[in-house]
Amino acid sequence: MGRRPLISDEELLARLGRAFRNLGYEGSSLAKLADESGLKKASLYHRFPQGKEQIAGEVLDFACQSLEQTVLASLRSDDQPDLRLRAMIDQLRVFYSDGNRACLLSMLSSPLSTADAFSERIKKTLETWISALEQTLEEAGLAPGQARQSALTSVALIQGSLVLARGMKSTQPFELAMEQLQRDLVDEARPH
Amino acid sequence: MGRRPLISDEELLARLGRAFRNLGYEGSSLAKLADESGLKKASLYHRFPQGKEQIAGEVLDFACQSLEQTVLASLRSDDQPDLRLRAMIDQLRVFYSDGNRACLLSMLSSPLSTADAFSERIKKTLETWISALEQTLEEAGLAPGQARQSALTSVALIQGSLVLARGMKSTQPFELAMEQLQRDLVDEARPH
DNA sequence: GTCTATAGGAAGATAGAC
DNA sequence: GTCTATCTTCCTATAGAC
Repeated sequence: MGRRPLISDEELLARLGRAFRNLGYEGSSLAKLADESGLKKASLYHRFPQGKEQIAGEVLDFACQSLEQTVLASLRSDDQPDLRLRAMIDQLRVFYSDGNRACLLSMLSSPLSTADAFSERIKKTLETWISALEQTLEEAGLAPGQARQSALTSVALIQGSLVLARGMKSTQPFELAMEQLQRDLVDEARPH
Repeated sequence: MGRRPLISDEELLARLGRAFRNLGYEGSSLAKLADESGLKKASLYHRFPQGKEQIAGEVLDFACQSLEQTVLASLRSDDQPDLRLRAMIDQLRVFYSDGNRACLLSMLSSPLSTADAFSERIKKTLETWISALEQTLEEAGLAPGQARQSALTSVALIQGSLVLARGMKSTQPFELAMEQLQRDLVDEARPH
């Protein structure tokens, strides 16, 4: 009896993530999610009984976990701070496919004045990211307040470069942002 | 006979803009647009015969025009470069309501790989913004390549700070970004 | 586990009264 | 110009065969 899934959970979440990154939550209809995943709508409901909201929730969890294990992990190694920052930038290029991929954290965000099922996870992941970066910058010798400020604007620069890439139909904003981070973070952190 | 509109075009576009900024294109159903504007669906179709796409298009045009006349206009005055940059930052706080408002240019963007009816207008406005900023930075004495790079990453920082404000449910990222711009742009541009 | 078929409702859009 | 009522299409979700 054919009970084994035709596609693994990870591959499925990766494909569904493509839809949410490109179309957002409202734009990702079950029909499009089915097309993107290769499964039919009813099959998606079998694997995600609570429907679209569960799909988006698990896709988001998967993406956050992936960010943790690549981008954030590079900040937590036992290398020198400047090398960890350099590693984060390398991981960012992979994670956002050189600027071709939008960020799920941004695409699933709700207005500032409201809160939905994803708000908490998004907020927590962004704060974790900023804190990990802040910690690295402090170890590199920045003053605490300065480290926090620099971490926050660095993550803002990354997110904004992805917004510009989308809006300007070019990966150049992302590329320039990565170079800017290299100069502002790594070169500052390098022991001299 | 009651032919005069109950609400002016500008007020109408402003209210409809709220919906698109908060909910995006797909999330802004005609029902929600009607609620937000105070008109009924059929009335919206009377004033925008081509429907939702026309509404979003005119809302976008109105927002771009508003950006031009406030934020971009401040960059084009005949003041000193450092004063023009300071003025832009002041205008940004108003335009984005101290970080409480998302940017329509970002909310109506389609994936990098695709292009829709709004793509051209969004791309053009972002490029106009970056060019105006670049021009001001050159007048302040930056090398041409440096000015372009700095203009692009500055706009990315602004957009990203709005993304973070949304995601972290706080206007602090926007506030810090404005302070960062003050330091990186204005203080650099000030004649010494 | 996956599928076809379909229920039930919300979406975009229109007709016609006032 | 604005409204109520309605049409059609698309959406989320479910039932039941294989």
